[in-house]
Amino acid sequence: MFSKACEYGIRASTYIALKSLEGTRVSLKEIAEKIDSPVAFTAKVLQQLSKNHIVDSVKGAAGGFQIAKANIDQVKLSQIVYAIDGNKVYEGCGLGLKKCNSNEPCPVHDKFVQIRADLKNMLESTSLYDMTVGLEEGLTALKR
Amino acid sequence: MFSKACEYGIRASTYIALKSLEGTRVSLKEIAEKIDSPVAFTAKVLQQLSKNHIVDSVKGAAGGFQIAKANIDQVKLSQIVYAIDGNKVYEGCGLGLKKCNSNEPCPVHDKFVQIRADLKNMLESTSLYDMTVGLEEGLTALKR
DNA sequence: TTTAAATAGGACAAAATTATCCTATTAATT
DNA sequence: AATTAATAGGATAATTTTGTCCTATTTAAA
Repeated sequence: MFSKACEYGIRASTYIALKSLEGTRVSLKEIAEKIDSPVAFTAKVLQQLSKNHIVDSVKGAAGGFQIAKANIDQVKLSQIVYAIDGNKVYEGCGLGLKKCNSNEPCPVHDKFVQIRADLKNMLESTSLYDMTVGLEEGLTALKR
Repeated sequence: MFSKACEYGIRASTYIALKSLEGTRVSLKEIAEKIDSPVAFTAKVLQQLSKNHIVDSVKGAAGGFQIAKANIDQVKLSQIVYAIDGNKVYEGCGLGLKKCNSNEPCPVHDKFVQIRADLKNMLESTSLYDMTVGLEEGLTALKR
């Protein structure tokens, strides 16, 4: 569904949100440990998210990543996915046709439109705050 | 959503079904032209589909690919996707966790389950025959 | 002011996916 | 029997994605 980069991005952002709610900034090292991802690759993903103002990064000792508390329920998964994978999740023909729309559809166009819409809707309606609910109680997890 | 191989596989199977309904066998060359796919790569995909008994292949002069008429409305997209991409479309955590299920879910497990179920349902309920309807009239297309 | 700990970013490497090429095999036709 | 047209399959190449490594920069703290 998503690229590895995007999966790491969502998990990393969620962990950062979780710790930011507690008021603490987290290092790349800690993030990678807690979400079980390759450190250097995760760094690239976080750079991308930082450039897109989805997470804040602070350089230097005691630096790390954080998200302003006020933004945690404003940032939606759709923004993370877009920042990393672009719009190919939303656009692009399910059968790979270069051009495919309601006027000139592939045989499954309408059916894919529906599923894509559901996915898009889910991503647009799920905030990082939503993602953190359940993590403290161990009901959900970011690694396993 | 799907791999390139899978996209070619669905388009190729659909074209073969279309021609098989007319009672004619089609060559790899013709298929690749009609679905706008790389010839040799499409050959690999068709080998895979042939091994999985989704299409019949006939070697030698006047050979080619076909699907028994009686099977055209029996073969579902889900079989093609499974033959090429395996079950990773259906299984596998949306966030890339190695283990993720209703007992030990990731934060979006339930939401993904729903979307995956819709996709799976669509693939399981769409036959190659369904795919061909609209192709003759030019309402839908396999290349563009 | 030096040191240490952190992110930024460029260069590179490994792995997976996509794509091509060549030879072998098969079968109809001449 | 030879030729021709087709798929099968192995080897290889190109591209993309994933992942690593090293140096530069920044900042807090000693």
